[in-house]
Amino acid sequence: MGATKTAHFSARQNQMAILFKALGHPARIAIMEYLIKVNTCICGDIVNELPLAQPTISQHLRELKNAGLIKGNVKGNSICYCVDEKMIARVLAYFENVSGKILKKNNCC
Amino acid sequence: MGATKTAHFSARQNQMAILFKALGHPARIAIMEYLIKVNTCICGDIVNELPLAQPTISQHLRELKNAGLIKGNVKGNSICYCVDEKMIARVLAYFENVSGKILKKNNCC
DNA sequence: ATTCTTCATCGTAATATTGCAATATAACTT
DNA sequence: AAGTTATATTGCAATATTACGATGAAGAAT
Repeated sequence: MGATKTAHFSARQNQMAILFKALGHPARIAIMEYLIKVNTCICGDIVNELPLAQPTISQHLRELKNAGLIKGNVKGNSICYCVDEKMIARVLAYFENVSGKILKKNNCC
Repeated sequence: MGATKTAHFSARQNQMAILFKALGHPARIAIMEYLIKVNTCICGDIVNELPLAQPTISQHLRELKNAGLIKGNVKGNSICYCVDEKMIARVLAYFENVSGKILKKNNCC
C-alpha cells in the first residue's frame, strides 16, 4: 500500500487534508508568509528569498496553487503570485469552529 | 535528496509545518473531528469509528501526539485520547494573524 | 534575429509516508 | 496462571514527496 485511502473519508475531510498538507512544509509556509509580508502580488523574487533551487520552488508554488491557497496571474514575462483570501478565510473558519467546540468541553485529561 | 531541508527555515516555520503536516491526512482530520465531536476523552472507540486497521490508526495517533495536537493518558487497560486545546489555539492565532494581514492588502490579482 | 530573463516541466535519486499482518506489551479478568 | 482486551511496535511493500540538474517555452531586451 502507501496510497492514502481517500475514498473512505468525506469530501470535506479530504478537502481540509489537502489544504493542511499543502501547508505542511516549511518552504511552503515560508512562501505563504513572504507573500503575506510583501502584501501584494510578487513577480519573481521568491526564488531569491528561499534557499532552494528554482525548480523546487516552482514545484512548491504549484502545490500551493493546486490546494487553492495562492493565485497566479501571467504578467508579461513573469508570473504574479498572491494569496487567495478565500482559502485562508476557509481555514480560519474551520479553526474558529473547532476552537469554539473545544471550549465547551469538560476537560478530562 | 528527498529529505526536507528544515535547517534552512526558521524554528517557527518548521513548527507550523509540523502541525499542518499532522493535519494533512484525512484519517487524522477524521480522528481530530471525532475527538472534538464526542467532546470528551475517548478510551478506545477510534478504531471502530474509522475504516482503517488498528496499527494504522495507532500510527496516526502517534503522529498527532508528536505534533502536540492531542494528549494521551493511560487509563488502566486502555488509553484516553483528547485534543490539546493549546495547540488548536496556536493554529487559530496563526490564521487570525494571517487573515488580519491579508485584509489590509491592496488586491491586485 | 539573437540573447536574456523568467518560469515550467521532465527525469531521476534520495527519502518519507501509508497501510497492514504479525507480533509484542501491558493491564485487566477469570 | 492462563486468557482476554487494548494499544504499540516491527517489518515490509506500495506509493508519495522532496530536491535538483537539464531542458523547454515564451516574452523582453538588445
